[in-house]
Amino acid sequence: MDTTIDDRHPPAADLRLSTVLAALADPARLATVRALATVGDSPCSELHHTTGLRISRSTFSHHQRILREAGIIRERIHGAQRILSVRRDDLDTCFPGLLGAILDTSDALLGAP
Amino acid sequence: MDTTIDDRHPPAADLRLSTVLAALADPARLATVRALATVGDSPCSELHHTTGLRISRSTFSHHQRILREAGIIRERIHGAQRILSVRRDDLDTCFPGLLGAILDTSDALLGAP
DNA sequence: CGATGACGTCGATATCTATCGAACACTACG
DNA sequence: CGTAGTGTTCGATAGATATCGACGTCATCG
Repeated sequence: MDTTIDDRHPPAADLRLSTVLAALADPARLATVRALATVGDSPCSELHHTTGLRISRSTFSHHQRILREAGIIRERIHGAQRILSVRRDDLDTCFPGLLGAILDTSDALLGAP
Repeated sequence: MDTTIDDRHPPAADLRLSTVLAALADPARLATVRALATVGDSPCSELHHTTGLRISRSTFSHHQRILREAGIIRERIHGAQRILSVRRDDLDTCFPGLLGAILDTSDALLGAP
């Protein structure tokens, strides 16, 4: 019963490096993507908790939108909740090695917590 | 007779991923770094011309500062001018594969011109 | 149906950032 | 010494962005 809303997800061909980097530049979003990448799939609220970020739900939703519009994460509707995942394949196709380099970086070198 | 001003350059140990990504997220700075990487070394004014960016010298100087403070470029004083170069070694040490992924991306996928 | 839980959107706000021109500092050269 | 070239810094400004709480929407569960 899962649904994907493609309207809100840019096709792989439309991904732009500047946009992706801008999305990943924010510490909260960087932490979110890294957490999501290690977990695999996760509903919003669970991910919000996993990251341990002390930001409101609306702010988290805002970051989530930035990441989605940049083409970094995908949203899948499952009942009342949305399952998030990293668009590894598309990212690796457009920017080979980029995601890997970002995920391989040690926590100590991330930035402001 | 070249001089390096270390005060203004963060040591490799202080580089942070968020900061580096934020610095590279701006299309003008991204183009600057890519141009500099292909050229090797270049004085400011020459690089400013190479990139073809239609921004003022003061704005270019601003971007240059952001890149330097992020640890991405190095400045070396040579007479009246400053020679810029990419800190490949330090970047590769801290964030293996990151710079390569960014330089390997095709021009069409960069972002706003 | 009514309540609850999960999210998104809106409007407001405070901060950051990109941009510019003018003014300044320094080197080189005559 | 004066002029030209190179680059930075300052002050101002317009636009972006991160943040929040309140409200609306949709699904689920009783």
